[in-house]
Order: sequence, then structure tokens, then C-alpha cells
Amino acid sequence: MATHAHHHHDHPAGDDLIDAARNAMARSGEQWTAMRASVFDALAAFENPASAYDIADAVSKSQGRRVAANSVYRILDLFVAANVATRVESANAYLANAHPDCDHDCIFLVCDDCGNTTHIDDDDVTQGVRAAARKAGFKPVRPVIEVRGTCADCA
Amino acid sequence: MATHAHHHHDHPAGDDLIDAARNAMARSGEQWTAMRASVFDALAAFENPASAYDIADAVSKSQGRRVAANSVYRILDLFVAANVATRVESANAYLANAHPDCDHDCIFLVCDDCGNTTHIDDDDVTQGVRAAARKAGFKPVRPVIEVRGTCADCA
DNA sequence: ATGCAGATGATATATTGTAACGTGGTTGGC
DNA sequence: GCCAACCACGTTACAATATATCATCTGCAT
Repeated sequence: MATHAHHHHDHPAGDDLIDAARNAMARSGEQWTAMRASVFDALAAFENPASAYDIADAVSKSQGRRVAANSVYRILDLFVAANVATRVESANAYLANAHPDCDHDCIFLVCDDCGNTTHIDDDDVTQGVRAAARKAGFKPVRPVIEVRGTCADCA
Repeated sequence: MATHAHHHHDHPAGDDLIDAARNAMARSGEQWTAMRASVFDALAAFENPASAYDIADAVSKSQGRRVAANSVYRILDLFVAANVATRVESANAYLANAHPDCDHDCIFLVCDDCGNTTHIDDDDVTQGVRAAARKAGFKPVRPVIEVRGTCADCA
């Protein structure tokens, strides 16, 4: 059950997605190990944000052995640092980043009904947030911009 | 040790702050009980975002008995619903809202060094976030806008 | 071989958050 | 007054999320 090409929108899928991830990790000076590949596969297979424990379960299943949350967290941290994944703070969960090479600040739209989470880019908005922070004498590093509400399907 | 008027910035302090909170709760159809007053006092006494457990400890101390996190969570949920407190998602913690009557979307600036968290209002920015969500067919209810970075003191 | 460094395993524990049910006090109808 | 209904809160248990610590393994350089 390796790469099963389900495609979401116009995102890179399967191998392309994995290549992008591996390259981003390389740029970040990190290895691409079998374990990391497994975690990434599991993460990318979720449509919606997945908790570290969800991912640990998925990896456990795919590996036929018990993988501890611990190990998953370590790898997710690296993924986030390399922009290969993003953490959705208001959901305590993670999403694979389809475009690890272009580093926008992300905006997530999280449906409170169905949990579906979509990612939009809007540099005007995100720059506005950063500018507002700077105007207050604050040095922005990582904006967290998420919108809870109702998606089009659930409206 | 009831109201101990330490003042932060130009915010309402002590009794004014508490009055504003009580009024907001009333508008929200909720009672202002002794327990809720204790939780609010404890919350307002923290300069920085406080976890529910921090608050439970503080209330336990002030009451001379063990207060369970459980009860604190219940009350915090009411506070958040009444705009008397706000949850800082990226910190799993809560802040008292000095102006429960005017309901902006909040922007929090959270210093990764010292934990100091400040609150700014910028309706242009927050409306921009909401507009971007709507443009994507999403119905925004609760924007979460937080900026992690470095505060002026730690810069 | 030896030693080192990075990656992972294993275990324990800390922190954050909910669920379920009981108790006591207040209120309103009768 | 009495009862029922409701609400706030207490109590206990537990679930979910996250981190700390130390051990082991593997590849690689010496």
C-alpha cells in the first residue's frame, strides 16, 4: 500500500510530494530515513489534520509493530522545522505541506462541523499581521493564523 | 487579599475590571458566583497567559481547599463564551479580557523567550483575515491570530 | 577494534482536557 | 410547606497530548 495516488485538488501527489519533502529535509540538513518516510506517508494520507497519536497508530499499522508517539513527535518537529509539515495550533494536529519550497505564512480554515481543514495563502493578509506586530515593537517569527468556522460543504 | 490594585498599562484594574467581567457575564445570561469571582481574580492576577491548572492552583491556594481543574475549565469556557477571557491557542492558556464589552477579534503577540503576551487590536488586519476566509467559501466564526516571536524587552 | 554521532526504541511521566455522576442550594408551582 | 426542576459545583476517573530520560543500534571515521 505504498503510494496510492489519491489526488487532492491540484497538489503534487504520491512520489512528487515525497520528493519535495525529501528535498526540503535535505535543504534543512536532515536525513530522509525509512522511519521518516513512513511518518510522512502516514501524515500525507490524512486529508485532515492528524494528531501525533493518529500518525503513530497509522505508522504502527503500516509497520506491523508498535511505534511510540515519542518518535513521531521527534520527526514531526523536524518536519515542521523543514516546512514539510505544519502544526495547526487550534487543533493540536499536523498537516503535510504540499509546497515545502515556498514558505508562506499559512492560513488554515478549520471547519468546526466536519473538521475539514483547508489551507489558503494570502500574503497581503499575512504581511498585514506581521506589520501589525512590528508596529507594536514585536519581532514576528511565526504567525499563527487559523480561522474556525464552517466550510462550504457544511454551511 | 481581595483586589490588590496593581495596574497594567491603562487597563481597568481591580474593581472596574471585575465589574466589567460581571456585566459581560450577565449579558451572556450567566451568573456571577463566588467561585467564578475567584477564578476571575486568579486569572486576572496573572500577567501572562495562565493554564487552567495554573488557575486551579491559584484558586486552591486562595480558597484553602483543593479545587479541581475540571471546575476551572467549566468556568473558563463560560468566560470565553462571554468574552471575559480569551484562549491563547498556541499556548494552551487563557488571558483575562480587559474590555469584554467591545468584541474585536484579538491578535496576541507571544514572546518565545519570556512568555510575555500582549494583545493588540487591528480591525483592518482581522477583517482582512475574515475576508480571505470568506473568499474561499468559508464562513468565519472565530479567527485565531497569534504571533510567536520576540518582544521588545527580549530583542 | 574503538569511539563518536545521529536516529530510533523503550519507558516513564508531565500536562492538558473531558466524561460521568453525585450533591447541595435556589426557585417556582402546587 | 413540599416537591420538582434546574443549576452550579464537587469528585472521581480517564482520555489525549506532549516531553524527559536513558538505552540501543547503525554507519562512519579514526
